[in-house]
Amino acid sequence: MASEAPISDPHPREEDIRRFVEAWGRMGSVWGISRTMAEVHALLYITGEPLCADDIMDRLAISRGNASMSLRGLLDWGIVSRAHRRGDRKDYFVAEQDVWAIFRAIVRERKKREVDPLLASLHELRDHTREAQRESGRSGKADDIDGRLDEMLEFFEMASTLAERFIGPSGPGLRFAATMLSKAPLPGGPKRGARGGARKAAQRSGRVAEDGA
Amino acid sequence: MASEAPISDPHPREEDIRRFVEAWGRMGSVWGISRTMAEVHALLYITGEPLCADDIMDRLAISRGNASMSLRGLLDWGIVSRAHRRGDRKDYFVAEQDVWAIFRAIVRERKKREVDPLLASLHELRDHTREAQRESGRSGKADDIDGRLDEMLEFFEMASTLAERFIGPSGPGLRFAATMLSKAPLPGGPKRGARGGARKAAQRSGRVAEDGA
DNA sequence: ACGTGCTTTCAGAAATTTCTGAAACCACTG
DNA sequence: CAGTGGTTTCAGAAATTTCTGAAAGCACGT
Repeated sequence: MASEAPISDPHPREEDIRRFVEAWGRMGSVWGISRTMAEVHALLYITGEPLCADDIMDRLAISRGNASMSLRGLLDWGIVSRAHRRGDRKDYFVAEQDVWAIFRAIVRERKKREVDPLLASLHELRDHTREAQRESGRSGKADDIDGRLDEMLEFFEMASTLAERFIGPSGPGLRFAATMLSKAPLPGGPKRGARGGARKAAQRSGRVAEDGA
Repeated sequence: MASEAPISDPHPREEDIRRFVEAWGRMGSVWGISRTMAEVHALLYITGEPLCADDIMDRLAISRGNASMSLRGLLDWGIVSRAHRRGDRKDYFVAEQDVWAIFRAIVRERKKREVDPLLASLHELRDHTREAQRESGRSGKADDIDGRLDEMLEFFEMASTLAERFIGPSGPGLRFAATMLSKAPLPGGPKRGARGGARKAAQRSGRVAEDGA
């Protein structure tokens, strides 16, 4: 109400927010959503406050339609939710604040739309192959193909199960496991300097010109 | 070879291969490559034999340029390599056959081009924020933003380290860990069978195909 | 050196994805 | 029940990505 826009303090943070939004937006492709959708999420996340469609349109300079669709998408993914203010008919939106919850949602969605269908095809295909092979005696080649199919299937089944656990009720358990695994106790000793470097290693964004094998 | 008419379906496998290629192609987006590139890889993988550019062009019905670029991409990713036949000047291509090696390569590449840059931005941003905050005393809001930035950073650092391990020399260790984690010892009970076929296939992968890392 | 067989490059064409703006909609309120 | 404030939808526009085909480039054998 009263304090709504501290114009005198033109948000020194505003610049930081902009930058975060931009960085996060570029990641959009990684989790399979559009840049704008990612930016909307970034804005809501970093801001931490409920924002309405107009706030978002303004700050991101996007159209109403785009804002609406992005928000809808985010809502579907379950990483943003609606909120209301009394005496205000606008819809406000807030982003899930728990990073792990965010990533669980991402994994859940991607698995659903990309891994599951693939797994289905692979199974179907494998069955078909098996059958065909049986009824025609076996020709040498088929065995190899079958084997490769199996290996692939096995891998994806493992990945799928792992993902299920991550997103499932025991998610927190996995969280623990992941944290542990990343923390360096593996047997075999610290042979490489890799890990300490994690911190700074990030810089080399440039393409590695290791052409021509 | 003179005949190439698949109309009479000379190879009963041909149809299976086509289906695998198609399914795999759709996954392309998941690992951030184009559909065609994924299909080329699928063909080489499932086929298991060295194929030359023309084989690929024909079977996938794509242009020479496209084939060449896709192959190059695959080569860069390190999941396909060149091979030659004596007395034949053509380049032939073979796909890495170890599924785990394939996925290590994928993780390596994606991390390099998507996570690392993000991590770099995030670090830079955090530093900037920190500094700005200090020199202006602290305004309540900034703390929150900083906190969220930190959480995000922490998460990505964990993920990054985990990825490094997966692709690094101790990759096999992680393979073990992942397999274990997916296999059902967690409290909560085994709800679904991801079962049996897996076992058999496991044997094939016994020989560890060390890829260059 | 030259021809040959094959590979790579690249500018523009085609396909696909994302964004806009305006109209249709909905749910309250007066 | 008309008005108001807000949200959603959607057809076409714009941007981006992917594909093609032809020309340029390479390396080898003769």
